[in-house]
Amino acid sequence: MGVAERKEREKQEMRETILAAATQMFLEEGYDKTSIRAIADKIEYSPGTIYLYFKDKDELFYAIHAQGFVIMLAKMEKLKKIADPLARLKELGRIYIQFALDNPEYYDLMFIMRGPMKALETLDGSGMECWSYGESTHEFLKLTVQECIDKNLVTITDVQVGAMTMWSLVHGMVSLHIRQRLSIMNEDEKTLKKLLFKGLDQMLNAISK
Amino acid sequence: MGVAERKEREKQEMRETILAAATQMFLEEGYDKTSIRAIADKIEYSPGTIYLYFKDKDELFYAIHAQGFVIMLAKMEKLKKIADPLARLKELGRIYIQFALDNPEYYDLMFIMRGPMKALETLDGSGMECWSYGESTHEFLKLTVQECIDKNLVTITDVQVGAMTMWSLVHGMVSLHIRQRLSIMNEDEKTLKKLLFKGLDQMLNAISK
DNA sequence: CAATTTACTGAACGGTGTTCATTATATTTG
DNA sequence: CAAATATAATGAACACCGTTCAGTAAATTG
Repeated sequence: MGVAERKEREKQEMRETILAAATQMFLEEGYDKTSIRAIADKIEYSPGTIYLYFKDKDELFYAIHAQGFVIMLAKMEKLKKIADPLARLKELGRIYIQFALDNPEYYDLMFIMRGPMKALETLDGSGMECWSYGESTHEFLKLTVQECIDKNLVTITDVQVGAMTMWSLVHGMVSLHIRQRLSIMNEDEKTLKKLLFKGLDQMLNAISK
Repeated sequence: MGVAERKEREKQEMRETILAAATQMFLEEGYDKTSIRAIADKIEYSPGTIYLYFKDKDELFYAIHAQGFVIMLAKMEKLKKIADPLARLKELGRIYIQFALDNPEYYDLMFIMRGPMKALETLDGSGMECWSYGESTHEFLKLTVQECIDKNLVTITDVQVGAMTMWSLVHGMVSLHIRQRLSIMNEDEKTLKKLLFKGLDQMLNAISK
């Protein structure tokens, strides 16, 4: 009786069809401007159908959120081959910045947007699940910073503060950039992007022994 | 003929009545959740009336945006009395972080929100005006960093990169905090706030000669 | 083939920002 | 002072939004 299996497969396919359409539209137009109705139109179904596969718009958000982390983590795979922790830390920062520049809409969803993050506050439900990826990235960062401390490569003494500082610097730079606040510096796009990497270099020079 | 003057005054008063109601509601409920209709209700006028005093919701946003900078700049007044540029830089960072923690909704409006920032992209209209305050703050930061360089107090050599790095660090920390992303560090609110200041201290220690 | 389960629809609900013809008020003019 | 004009405010209407749900059509089962 392969009917149940086929149904399950079809259900999964439909979910992915919706998710693919939603992803494309989110990345092109942004979260707010992408309506359920427009997604339904795109895949030629009625709006109500989407609610048979996703509880609400937030759940679509979470699904795309998770996709973003999968892409990001894939880019970070190569880091495991770098033995020197300081070089690894630097490359981690570079990859982070590059990911944000290459995928600004994903980055926005993952690290800037507020809207559907309620689940993060209540600390239950799918809100935390979609951050398990983020947690592993943060763990990796802390591990690398700890290794730099252990090998006496940096002036940093507190791993927690050190990791937060590194993350905050790169997040600060790319989010100010993505949300147009760096336009105050009166530099063109290309120069700004270079400046972000220079900022990372400066930071690493400052903390290196 | 004092009629014209009175009318002008009344118009200004009405604008401020609307702005006060809007500000209160924005700060309490956030930008998105505050509807024009609700503002109109609060001041006991019809929704259409608001459009006689503000072009659209974005203009209301800009007005509050500017108010935020006025508050922030007031807090920064005391900085002018600090002669040592490095101490001034540190205090600038402290005030910035404290402002964000005390006025998270203002901070959100000023540095994180995307929505009505179109005007920043097109570089004309009221979009730039509401940033003139921000520009002066950024100028002050650059000046202070330059002074630190001139007096040989820091390892930084490029004032543009140095200023951006400082701003990005504090913005990164407070925006990750405001948007709940620091929750993955598993620390309570009070500890997190302390960590933000520790991050600033660490940064300044790192760049000090 | 009939009964039942499943998938989907699309109208409807209560909301949003915004516009505009209409109305009420206040001022100016004859 | 009354009529004409200018100003201010209205609130219904428009085109959207996320979401729900009674109803329908198709597929599966017995």
